[in-house]
Amino acid sequence: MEMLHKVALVFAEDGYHQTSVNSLAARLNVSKPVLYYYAKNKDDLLFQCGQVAREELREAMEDTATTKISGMGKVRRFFRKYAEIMCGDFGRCLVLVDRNALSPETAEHDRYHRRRIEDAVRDMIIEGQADGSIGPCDPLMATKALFGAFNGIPMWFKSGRKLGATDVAEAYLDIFATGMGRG
Amino acid sequence: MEMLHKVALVFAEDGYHQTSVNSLAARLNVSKPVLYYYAKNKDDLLFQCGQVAREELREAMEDTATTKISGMGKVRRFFRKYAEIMCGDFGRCLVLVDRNALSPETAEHDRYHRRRIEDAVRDMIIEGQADGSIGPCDPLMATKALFGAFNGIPMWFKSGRKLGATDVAEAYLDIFATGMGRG
DNA sequence: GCACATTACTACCAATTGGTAGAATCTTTG
DNA sequence: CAAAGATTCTACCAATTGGTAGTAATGTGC
Repeated sequence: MEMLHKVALVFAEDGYHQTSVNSLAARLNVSKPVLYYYAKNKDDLLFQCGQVAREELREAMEDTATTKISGMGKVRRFFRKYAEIMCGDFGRCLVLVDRNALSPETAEHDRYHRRRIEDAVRDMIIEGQADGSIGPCDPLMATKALFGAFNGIPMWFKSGRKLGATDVAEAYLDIFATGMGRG
Repeated sequence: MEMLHKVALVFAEDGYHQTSVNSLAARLNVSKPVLYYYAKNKDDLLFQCGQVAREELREAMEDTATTKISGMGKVRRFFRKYAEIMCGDFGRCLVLVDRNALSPETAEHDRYHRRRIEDAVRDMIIEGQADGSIGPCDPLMATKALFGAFNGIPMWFKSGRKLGATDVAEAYLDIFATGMGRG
């Protein structure tokens, strides 16, 4: 396992603030300056972990956008991947880690990508309403609700159980698609 | 505004870790030992803020449980209150603040109450399935999805806009109730 | 006005934190 | 092999952190 992956694992497990650079170095069996050789500061370490996840997300987003399926199909396809990514070590860094922990610049970068991906999903919903696969609902609210629900998964989900991240995603999507009202 | 309320405000705004006891005292215009007069340590300060929110939640839960309405009605009623509480200063401390920040004992206390309230909601859903107000769906998954979505609200919601917390809750609940699939 | 508890302050501390200087390796390339 | 770059080490530091000792002010009941 590469170093950054281990870093992500520790951050996701113990939390960014609970992990001192000293203890982090110790758990990776390297000395502290090694970390500062690859990252300019502690912030940057977290940022780089997030960056991997952001890249994965961008890929999932583009893959979804270029697939010729209904709006609803896109939403389903995207969030299935989203759940998998966010339950990974790098993805967890993006969710579980305190958002005000970032420096102003990296926080801006973070907001930008979050915005971009949220907009993409909102567009999928609007597209779905146009092609008839999605009924009338506020696209913004639906987007926020979806991300909220899916971002919550890493909080309780532990991999290695009978239920995989994809199973959870599927269950969530069924609820979002057909609702839980009397069917 | 009482002191604890101000503490909650600062924690919710800046984050627990970003707020040093020094700066906290400064923002409240008191000296540091004053804080340690009312709380045994920094942890306890956060815990007390959360405790206020937990009390509000308990109240909302009991009010909902004793009201004679359908299971779906209970879910709606509860989460409307939930959104309001979680968007308040004390509620934000419960959501926005890093969960691994707590000491082992307080973390246990936190988990216990979270569990209790989640179980209550799951029971509401099961009740709804029995009385016909809720259709077939995995009650656990529905519960997790609901809490995830609603816990996400304080992340982006800022009070004082045209949209109130209750409006958001209503929009979310509509989506959860009837789904966003082609209607 | 006096005893008493409550509430608040100034001044200080030990420990940890993120971060660095500078030397030592190990790897690659001529 | 020798020079150069990449990689890692030991040892150290300034600053901040959470937390405390001891004391002064403030209110309250008699």
